[in-house]
Amino acid sequence: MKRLERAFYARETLTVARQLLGQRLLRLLDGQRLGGRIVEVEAYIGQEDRACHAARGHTPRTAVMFGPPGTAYVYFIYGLYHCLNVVTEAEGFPAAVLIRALEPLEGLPLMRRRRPGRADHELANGPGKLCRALGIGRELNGLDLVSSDVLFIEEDAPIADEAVQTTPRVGVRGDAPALAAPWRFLIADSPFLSRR
DNA sequence: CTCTCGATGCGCT
DNA sequence: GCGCATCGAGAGA
Repeated sequence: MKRLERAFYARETLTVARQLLGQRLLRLLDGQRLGGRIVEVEAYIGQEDRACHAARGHTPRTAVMFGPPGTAYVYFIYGLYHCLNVVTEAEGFPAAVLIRALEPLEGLPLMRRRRPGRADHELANGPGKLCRALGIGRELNGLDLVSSDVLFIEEDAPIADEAVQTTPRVGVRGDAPALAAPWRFLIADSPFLSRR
């Protein structure tokens, strides 16, 4: 399948988030292809968005969000988990899309081994879980998804507007317009979402 | 099924 | 020190 190119990521973050639904995230691990269909994402957009890590400016941690579109932004959270984002918009504007859930399609046996005791629909139905299932850690932070053979996104069947639902972002609250905005995108009838 | 709560590292105040 | 873009175990219904 064809890989998503830089121009795909170099657009408005809400457009990229919406269009990422249905695309196939892939990780090459131990010579195997692991991954699946993206079924849930969230947009984090610029310094005005107080939930965006880059809201407080350019720091060592947020540097990659200011970098070129198509870059992986991986961060460590709660002392235990990693979350994977894709950097969007023009270089210099800090924004990204968080990948929140996958429908596992490739490399199921290895993913099951990495997530013992979990049913298939729980292998990657959360941002921390999918990183665990695919073996994504901070060593992949700053990786270029457009040129990497280790982590990349391939084009798959587009999702119709009728199947897409939006909600406020998980774990984000507040009265500011950006905080209340429906910037979580999901495939409504998917059994692989992080929450119903 | 739902809810509550603790684990745990690190970036920033 | 504090607070996380989280998860899973355990309790109750």
